[in-house]
Amino acid sequence: MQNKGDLNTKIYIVEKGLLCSYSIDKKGKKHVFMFAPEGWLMVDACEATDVTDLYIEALETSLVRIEHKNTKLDNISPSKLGKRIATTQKRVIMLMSATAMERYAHFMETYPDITQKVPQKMIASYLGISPEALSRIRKELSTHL
Amino acid sequence: MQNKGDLNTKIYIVEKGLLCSYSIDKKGKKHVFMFAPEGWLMVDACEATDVTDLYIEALETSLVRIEHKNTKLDNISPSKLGKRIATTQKRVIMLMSATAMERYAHFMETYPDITQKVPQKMIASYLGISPEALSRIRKELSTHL
DNA sequence: TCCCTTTCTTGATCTACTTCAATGCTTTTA
DNA sequence: TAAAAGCATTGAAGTAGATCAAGAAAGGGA
Repeated sequence: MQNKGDLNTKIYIVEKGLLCSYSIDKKGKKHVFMFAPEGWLMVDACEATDVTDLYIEALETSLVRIEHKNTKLDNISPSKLGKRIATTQKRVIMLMSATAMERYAHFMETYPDITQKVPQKMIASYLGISPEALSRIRKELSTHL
Repeated sequence: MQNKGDLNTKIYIVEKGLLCSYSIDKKGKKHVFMFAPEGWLMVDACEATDVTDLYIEALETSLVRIEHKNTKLDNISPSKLGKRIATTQKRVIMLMSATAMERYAHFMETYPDITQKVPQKMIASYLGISPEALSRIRKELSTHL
């Protein structure tokens, strides 16, 4: 839908389905930045003239309202924007201060529905760990240790 | 200025000086979330009724305009909000995909002025590493290896 | 000036996570 | 239904960075 280098002039509002945004580092590795279920907002960087760092893709058949962003964010509801800022802020703090297992536990609580729909490797990517590490964390949790 | 548990009803606009926001994890460890130099915006989580996760403090004598937030973010300029979203997004991606040294290099490029004013341990905290690790990174960079 | 406190550095050890490699498990395609 | 392709699991070994401890600098305040 959106590729790195595109002029960033779009905002996606997810009416139905599930979107995902990710970046790709210099080694070609994908890093999931966020999932956007129904009702969520997907924007890239925020000056309309910016070049985007993110790719966006649909993880299931989705219905998305696309708003053309006329240089400003005026037409987006402040509460949606606020929610997004809060979520991202929480994410930074989690990445800095919580172990992989704590992050996974938090993710499970916060997005139990997403956990069902998405391959584990994408969740691992979102958590900032390798698929192997997530597999081991899940094993450990299942043996309730 | 602002403490965890406060109702989150304030927005700080830095007219002069340097602010810093941080969270404290369960082990009592501080984690710098962001620095806000002149012209920047400091808000906590974004529903006016939310309880904040962040503490805010001045790192030098600062002049700050405080706006009372009446449930919405309407009175904040969209471009400031946008800038903030973009910065935080970049931060997440850096934390997930870059090594400590890359993050430090990026920080130095982006905020050369802050590097002067702030103790190294706070920069380490911002980067998500220990002060010892930052010290070693700086040493390695200075021997231009 | 000397003391006291904080910050920075350096070394040694430890650990959470990565990477690599092999195997089994699903899901898809033909 | 078999073959192919992607995903998950498990083991073994490597590594970035944490933690602990102790000394060296570098402020402040009296």
